[in-house]
Amino acid sequence: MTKRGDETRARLIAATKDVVREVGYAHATTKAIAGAAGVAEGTIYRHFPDKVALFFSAALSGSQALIEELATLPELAGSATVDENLEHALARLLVLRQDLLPLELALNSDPEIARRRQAMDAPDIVPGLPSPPEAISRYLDAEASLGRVRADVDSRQVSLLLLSALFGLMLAPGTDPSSPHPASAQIGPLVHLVLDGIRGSGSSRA
Amino acid sequence: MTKRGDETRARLIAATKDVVREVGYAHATTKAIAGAAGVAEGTIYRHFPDKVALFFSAALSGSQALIEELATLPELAGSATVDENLEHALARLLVLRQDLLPLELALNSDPEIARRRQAMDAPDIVPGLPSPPEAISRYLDAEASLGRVRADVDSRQVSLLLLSALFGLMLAPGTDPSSPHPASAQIGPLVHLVLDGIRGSGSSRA
Amino acid sequence: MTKRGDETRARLIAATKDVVREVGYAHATTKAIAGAAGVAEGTIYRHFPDKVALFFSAALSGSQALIEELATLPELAGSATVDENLEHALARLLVLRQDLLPLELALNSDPEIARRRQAMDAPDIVPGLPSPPEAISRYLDAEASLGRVRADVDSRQVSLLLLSALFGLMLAPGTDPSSPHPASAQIGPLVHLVLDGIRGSGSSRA
Amino acid sequence: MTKRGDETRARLIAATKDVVREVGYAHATTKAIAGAAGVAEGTIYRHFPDKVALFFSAALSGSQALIEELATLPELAGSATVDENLEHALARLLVLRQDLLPLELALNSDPEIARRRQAMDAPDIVPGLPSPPEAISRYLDAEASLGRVRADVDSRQVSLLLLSALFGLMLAPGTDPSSPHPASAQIGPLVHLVLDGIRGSGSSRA
DNA sequence: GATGAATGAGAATTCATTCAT
DNA sequence: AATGAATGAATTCTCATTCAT
Repeated sequence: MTKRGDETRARLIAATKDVVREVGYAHATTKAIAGAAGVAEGTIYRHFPDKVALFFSAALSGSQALIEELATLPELAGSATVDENLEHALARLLVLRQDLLPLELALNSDPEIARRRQAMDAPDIVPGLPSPPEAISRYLDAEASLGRVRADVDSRQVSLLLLSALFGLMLAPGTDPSSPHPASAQIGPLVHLVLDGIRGSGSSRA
Repeated sequence: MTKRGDETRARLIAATKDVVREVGYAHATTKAIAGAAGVAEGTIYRHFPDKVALFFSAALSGSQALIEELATLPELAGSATVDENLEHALARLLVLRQDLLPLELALNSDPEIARRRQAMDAPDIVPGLPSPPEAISRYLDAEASLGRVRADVDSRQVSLLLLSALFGLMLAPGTDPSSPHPASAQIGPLVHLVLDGIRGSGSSRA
Repeated sequence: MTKRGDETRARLIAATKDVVREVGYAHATTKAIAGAAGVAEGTIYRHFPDKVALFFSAALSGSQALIEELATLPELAGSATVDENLEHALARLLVLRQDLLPLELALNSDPEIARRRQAMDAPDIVPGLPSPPEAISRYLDAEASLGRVRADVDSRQVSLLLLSALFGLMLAPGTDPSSPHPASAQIGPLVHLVLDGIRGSGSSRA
Repeated sequence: MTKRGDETRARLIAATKDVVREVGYAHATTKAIAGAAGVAEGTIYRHFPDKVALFFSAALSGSQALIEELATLPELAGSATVDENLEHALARLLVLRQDLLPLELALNSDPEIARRRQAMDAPDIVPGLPSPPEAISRYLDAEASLGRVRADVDSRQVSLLLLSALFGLMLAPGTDPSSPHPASAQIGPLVHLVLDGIRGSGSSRA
């Protein structure tokens, strides 16, 4: 409510992301988070009902930045090249998602937490803005109407493919989640592949 | 060493995968695992130096099945269609990876554990057999020499794209890790997309 | 001192009794009490040095009402019947004591608090008025001089018996402290018993 | 199960009664109890699901001794005098109940715990033995048939009166629950009063 | 080999109290 | 006077690990 309170809350959310990134979800204790935020442990509970709620808030705040970033993508249709636009969007996504990855992972892989997340309304949607898959899908539709992308492909499928691959790349074995640019070098080839396909002349779909 | 000992060890590994799948990594306690295996808690420490070693063993045993399964893929080059072969291989991969997903996730997202994994030699390689990316890459090379796949694409890149996308799909938000077939329906479209590409006539690479 | 301050103080005392009755002493936190009183938590400490002092004040305020109520009992000697007078007095006592029972219990059963209570001067005495045991004792003496009660019994003992039994009844297992009239039905028989005794013809005191 | 385990469990129950008596329910922490029992804090949770269950067990074990003690009372009908028999029984009750009083109080005055107690089946009944009120009631009936007690009084009412008064006496303000014999001196007069009554010649029931 | 009781170092959470506004 | 954010010590409970049997 007060200015000081809001500041503390923001510091706690930032500290949560930092600590989870540095030591992993399992070792992101309330003590460590409070320490990183420069407040007492008990202060956490003035701002969040419990630890999981703090993690949800942290994940949500990360998602929002990400969603806002992607919302402008459809407007780029027709400018530069399709490759460049997608590459750039995915690269931004990679950076933004980087520091909330462990959080998303934990939030999705712990059944108890997943259950609770569903109990909350609309987990990570910013009102009025399209979700990441939706934003990319709209961009592709716009390019399709310009003829820069084939009109007979399902833009939702492509969007899902790109995002899944990006997500998968971030988790590739050997990747250190705390290093600055883990698999960003893979984004270019990935985009080109999806644009051009690999089918040879001797092959045809069943 | 003895028959009884080996049986116990196997039961512990199976129990580990079961428990992690059911309650998530965070709640997969030694007590729960021992209970699921039908042994006393202390027995775990007769077979594994500590809990993390048990988890490594469980992950490794899952990977082995997976690697053995994929090893035969290159031999299928030329038979059926490329789409069918890849679809089938990815579908098998999906099933096999399903139940060790939370384990891999935890093992990759906990910095302390990741460090320790690197300290071990060759984490998940079966001697003599290619790793999954390598197996798919070899299959694609074989198909390229038959003309069923373009020869000018980097087969390693394609392999990485397919596996990353598959991995990403398994984690798509809303996916329940314990349900039988989460996103297997996405595999077909994914393969077709990668084979055909999406580039329209009005676009060309920069 | 000011009107507003006195009001707040009174509301805090009332809220304390309410909260203790509803959730029990152990869960009567300063937060809950402040909330029930409609003030901020910190306000408590403007009116009371600490939580225990607030509880003492609440208990004392309850005792005062009780003592004032009983003070008129001796004047009833000779009117109505002894049974009726005692029954009525005990019934009133039951009602008044009902909502400060948990408080008294906690205040008496916690050694640390009991010690502190003794350190305070004259815990629950209203200047000029007799304590409850004293009031009943005086009433009985008055009735004895009228011949309605035997003159050879120690009125203090009888008073103690009646009050102890009443207190004990209020705590009988299965009694829900928040229900309106727990064991008020037992008061009549109790009084008659004490008046008439139970000794048969074949028995005599040693 | 094992001998050592049973011993530990018994020590924990004894320690619980000791600690509660010494420092009061509110300060009977798991740490203090474990310390008094000479075990680690975690050991408590091998024997009891939680702290409340430990308290229930402690209260129950006390009740059992008490119930067994009183079960033989009816057999004393006709021997000695009624005064002596009742006095002695109440004195024993006083001693036995002394050390589980704070426990019973807390267990009865905390709504949350009371609720949970009802969820358990038959809180403090020893199979085959009469409850304390029942035992006294039976004794009185036996004396009534011998003519040593009036046959027209409700023995259950008398039993309730005696026990309530005893319970009330134990809690009399100023009584220190840790001192050896708090109000045992009151038992004799109490019994005589109940036997003889106080009604004078000039009074009669309405 | 197997058992399971015991350990003890934390973990999350609560709560009376303080203090800047 | 009142507020309510912040504190931090204390509390209950968990859990990987050890060890006597």
